[in-house]
Amino acid sequence: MRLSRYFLPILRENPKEAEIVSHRLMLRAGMIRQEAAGIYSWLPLGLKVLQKVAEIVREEMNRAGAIELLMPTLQLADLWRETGRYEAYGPEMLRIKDRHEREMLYGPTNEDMITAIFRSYVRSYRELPKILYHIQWKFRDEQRPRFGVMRGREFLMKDAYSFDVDEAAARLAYNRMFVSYLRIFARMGLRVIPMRAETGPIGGDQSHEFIILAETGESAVYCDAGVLNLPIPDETIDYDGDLAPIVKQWTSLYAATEDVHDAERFARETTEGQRIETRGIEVGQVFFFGDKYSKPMNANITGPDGVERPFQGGSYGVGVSRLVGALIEANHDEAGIIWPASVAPFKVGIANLKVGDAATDAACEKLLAALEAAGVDVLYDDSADRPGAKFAKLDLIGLPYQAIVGPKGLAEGRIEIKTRASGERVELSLDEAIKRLIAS
RNA sequence: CGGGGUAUAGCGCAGUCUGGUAGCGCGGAAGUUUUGGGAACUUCAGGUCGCAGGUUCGAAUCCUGCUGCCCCGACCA
Repeated sequence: MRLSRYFLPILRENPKEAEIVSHRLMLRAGMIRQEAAGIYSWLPLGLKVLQKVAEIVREEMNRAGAIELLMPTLQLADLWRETGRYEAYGPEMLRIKDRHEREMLYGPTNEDMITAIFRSYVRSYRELPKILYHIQWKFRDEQRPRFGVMRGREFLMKDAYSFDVDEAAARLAYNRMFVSYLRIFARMGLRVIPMRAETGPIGGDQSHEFIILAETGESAVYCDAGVLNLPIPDETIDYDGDLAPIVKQWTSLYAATEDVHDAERFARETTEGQRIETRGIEVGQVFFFGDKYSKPMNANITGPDGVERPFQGGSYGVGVSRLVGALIEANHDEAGIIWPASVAPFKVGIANLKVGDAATDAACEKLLAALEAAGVDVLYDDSADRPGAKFAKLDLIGLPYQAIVGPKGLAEGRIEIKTRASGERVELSLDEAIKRLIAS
């Protein structure tokens, strides 16, 4: 992609409304634009990252055996009255009426709807287990949105729902999602810790929050340093196998958010020097909630014993849009963003230091064509900006590799490859550089 | 939802106290010279001063009401 044809509105100065670093960098890098408090347009660069994050979530959900569908953003109030949640949810729920004065709402979550879908088709335990999920925009009318996309009112979320005949089977679904979450965040280069958590207004009796440790996090968290070094299951993990040992390994060390933190237990179960007290950003949550929705909504299935009973359910969320902000909180420096390769909007940025110089232009064109032909996502800065401005721009948007092409280097037959994360620079011939950028 | 701010050009701000032709920096356009870490000079364009009332010969400025946005707290994926 040529920058001259792209849409990348970079801001040189810090917008005053942005307090935390991810919000500031997303605005400056032209990723998002605020339309109202907690509501954003996703500009091309931001959208690419959002889609990459969503795709990783989707791949890992599918790998774990979950099935994707798509439910609407708008829901009928009557559906929520069946579970009593229309009244219970409070002003966080955005309520609207259609032209027929029917009461509707912009969904803050989808337990009620998925339960309605499930009960209208599934009658027998033979069709279980099932895990259904979708990736859809939600709306919660937060009293005070802040931190950019980390706590917006409109947000993109992956929510999965499990359906099982009994509690033992439901625990298996819980474990599947738990393990798949370990992989999702690891693939984004994030060290995420599952912590015991409160269940909140969605309810339930078992829950873990998946937390990124960050000084700028929203809540205080406490954990044993040992959880930082636990192994992540690789892609050969068998989701039909016994996952309980993995879950047990990850949940036996102390890790809790402030809501459920117990200072005495923390002191007792951890040793001096192994205690971490910091702040965290929640990026995912898993719940087991049993028949909380199936019972009031009469979502019954017939078991092997011929007896009808409500299914046992769980729900499993990942804050997809929030993750984009969280990724920046975890990966940046003074100059800007440092994208992990798996979610970077482009893998390579080419800086043409002297647009109009025949040799420099030709080298850049060759590099661009070779990389694009190899399927490498590449952004070519062909603007007339001065070199310093191009360097600053590339550092800001944080692409993993920068290919710096100027007349001085080309005179010696070399271009420079800079690795954004380490700052390391190597000088290579054009052909070597092409090979290196494709291979890395 | 309590407390505190703020609203003037695309962005960041001054001007408001003490009413009298709307300013600065960055950014944008044109040109010249530049060209390896956010260039210099010249010229130009760009604003119903958040909205609605009021006071006044005259309001960005004073008064009243409303709204948006931000920060702290409570709340929350």
